[in-house]
Amino acid sequence: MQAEAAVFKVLGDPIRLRLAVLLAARGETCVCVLSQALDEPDFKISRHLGIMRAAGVVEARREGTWMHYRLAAPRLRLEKCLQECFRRCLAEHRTVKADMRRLKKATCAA
Amino acid sequence: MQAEAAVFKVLGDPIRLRLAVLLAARGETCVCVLSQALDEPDFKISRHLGIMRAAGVVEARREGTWMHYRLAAPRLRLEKCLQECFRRCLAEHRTVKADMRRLKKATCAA
DNA sequence: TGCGTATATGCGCAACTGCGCAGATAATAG
DNA sequence: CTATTATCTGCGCAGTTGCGCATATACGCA
Repeated sequence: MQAEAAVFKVLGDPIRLRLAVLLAARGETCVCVLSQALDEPDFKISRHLGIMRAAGVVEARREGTWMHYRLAAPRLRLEKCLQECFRRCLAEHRTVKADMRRLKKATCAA
Repeated sequence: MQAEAAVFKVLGDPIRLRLAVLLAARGETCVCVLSQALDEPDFKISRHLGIMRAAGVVEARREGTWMHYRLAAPRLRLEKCLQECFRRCLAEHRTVKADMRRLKKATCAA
């Protein structure tokens, strides 16, 4: 149960929850775009992504200078369930929609 | 999004997650039974239930000396989704099954 | 009233969390 | 090599968390 609670704990922060929902909706995205989408400094986003990565919630892929993050494939049944929650219940959230709007305008030097 | 993250946060503790799953499976249950089910001291269970109640995740009903807790009716779409997760993904968990076994043997002075 | 049982809470402590800043690292281009 | 851009991380700080213990409250009963 530790493992399951740990997943909830990671998502129990607004920044990380927003990141998870964005990644669920959009798939792989780089830090600078996420940073613009959430309108938060990049080091803050990076640190939260690091926490999510250490918990196995997201995975990363390097492409040159850029790091692309995506939701990790579900390990627990719970995780599969939660990813559906993101898409079904949270994708329409006011905050997420605003994040999405900013994300679409985001300019990534790539 | 604060509200949604707060729900995850409350469930991000193994004791509270176990309580939530038990309440989802069993419905209304009193503190002393939950305390025996989780094999944890009653003051600890009581405190965690207090936290869950303050967050609106559970509701309580007094009946004489006993307090009966139950999951609150979902306020957010997310909460409905999560309650399904409890029943679908977590009810079969090893730890929860052990909790259930102890719960069945629990003797409540009531 | 006073006793007993069930539940809740104040306290102090150690551990953890999230933050911003500054600086480190990684990869690419020149 | 140096410079630039993107990302990560060490540090100190303030605020929060979960714990056990002891005590307080709430209720029922005599």
